[in-house]
Amino acid sequence: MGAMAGPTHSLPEYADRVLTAAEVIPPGRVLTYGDIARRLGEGGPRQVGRVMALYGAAVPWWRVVRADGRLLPGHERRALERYRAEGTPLRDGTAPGDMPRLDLRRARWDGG
DNA sequence: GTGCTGACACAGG
DNA sequence: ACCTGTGCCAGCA
Repeated sequence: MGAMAGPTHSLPEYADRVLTAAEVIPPGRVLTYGDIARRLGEGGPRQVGRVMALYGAAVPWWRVVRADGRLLPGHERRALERYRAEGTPLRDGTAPGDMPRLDLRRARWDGG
């Protein structure tokens, strides 16, 4: 196969799949990085995380979360606003001013 | 080639 | 509940 010219797709196919997986998560629900990696059957949580770090702004990034339910460092405020607006299940901290965490048991999406 | 880093996950203590 | 170490895989200096 000869000269295949320039970039037919700007994003690597894998990144495209990760973004699509994030895109289909319904409001009020979340998937973990590991969940997405498993759904794709390729790569791992860290690879999903890297794609989200690079291109996550284009999709509902707040619906892709860590398995421990902790909010994304540096984006807690923005994420929390979304969760409250979407009714995503949260677990409030014991102390006032304490940052809530996601209640994964209820928030995790079992779609597909 | 080697080694460090990272929007992770899990087991221990 | 917290922190630490280990496994993991890809990118980059």
